[in-house]
Amino acid sequence: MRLSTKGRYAVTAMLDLALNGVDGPVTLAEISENQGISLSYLEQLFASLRAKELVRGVRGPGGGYYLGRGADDISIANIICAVDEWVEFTRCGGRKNCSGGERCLTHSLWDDLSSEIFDFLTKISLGDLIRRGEHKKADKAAHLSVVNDEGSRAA
Amino acid sequence: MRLSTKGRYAVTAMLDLALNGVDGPVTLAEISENQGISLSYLEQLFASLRAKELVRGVRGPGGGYYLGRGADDISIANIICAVDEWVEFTRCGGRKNCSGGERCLTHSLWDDLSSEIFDFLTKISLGDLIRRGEHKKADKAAHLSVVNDEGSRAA
DNA sequence: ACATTTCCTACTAATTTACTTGGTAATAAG
DNA sequence: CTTATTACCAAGTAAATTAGTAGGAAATGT
Repeated sequence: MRLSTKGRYAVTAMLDLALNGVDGPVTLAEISENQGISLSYLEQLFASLRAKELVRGVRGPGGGYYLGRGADDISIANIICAVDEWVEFTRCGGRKNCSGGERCLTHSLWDDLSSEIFDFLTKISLGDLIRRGEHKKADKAAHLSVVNDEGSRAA
Repeated sequence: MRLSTKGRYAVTAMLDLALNGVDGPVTLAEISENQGISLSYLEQLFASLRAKELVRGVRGPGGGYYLGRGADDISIANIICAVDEWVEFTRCGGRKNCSGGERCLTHSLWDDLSSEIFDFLTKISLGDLIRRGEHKKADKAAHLSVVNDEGSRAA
């Protein structure tokens, strides 16, 4: 299991793409600008995303990236897997010399937990996230019309 | 959000501690042996775990570590937070110049997702994991009484 | 032809991970 | 009281990963 800042960048970029790519492709330069991620790092991430067909690139002027498929068909797990390898839990390689011992038990417990986290992230799609964001935006607007306060302004 | 191999080591070690610490403390040397983690790295991890009072150390011969509280009162999130800092999502620092823009929207979406993953891991305790493992062990034993085969004996 | 953009490779600085080394402090047992 | 055992502590380090730079080549719309 792996869920690093790299995965966060990828998810963030994909969200940006889903939000801004409704009419025409989005350039990496725009995402770089929007999200504060270096262009070349985005290129690396998008190479991975493209390999898993989560995005589709269009070259030339007016080009950029589209989502590879509908936002509802792209899970967070898909995105994180694409850039973070993931796949290899502990599993003891399935054969190491921890047959039956405590080591194998704890490893399989971690393995189960990993699978569960994976399932959890598989069930959340880009589309889900965006819709929730829209709700929240609406809620926030409703709140703002009543309570005109930022709320969080800690040091 | 952060969920790296470091967190995995910590969870694995805590599982080992919970499983073997039923009658008397467990030494880091034992955990090191069981789980294949270097002693000093365990010391580092346990320094963090102890700071959050997730474990309690006893010095001297016959000493070792106890869980800081019951296995049911220690969540996976507790453990990962202790060793991985976590806490700082993107949040734009709450003030950066992305007020209202796409950047802040995507960041807050990621933020929400992080919180959700956190909640998820908060609801799973060490005790939960162990009980699941016991179920699995029982299942396995039942199987073994029928199928008398190790299964995995690859090179 | 030209500007734009993806696409590709190699390199690098910074950070994190995992480990090593070399201790000190507490404490149970002889 | 000495000794072995253990937690505890700090500094340093090799390896891996993260994030970014640099310098292109290959498409492609204008």
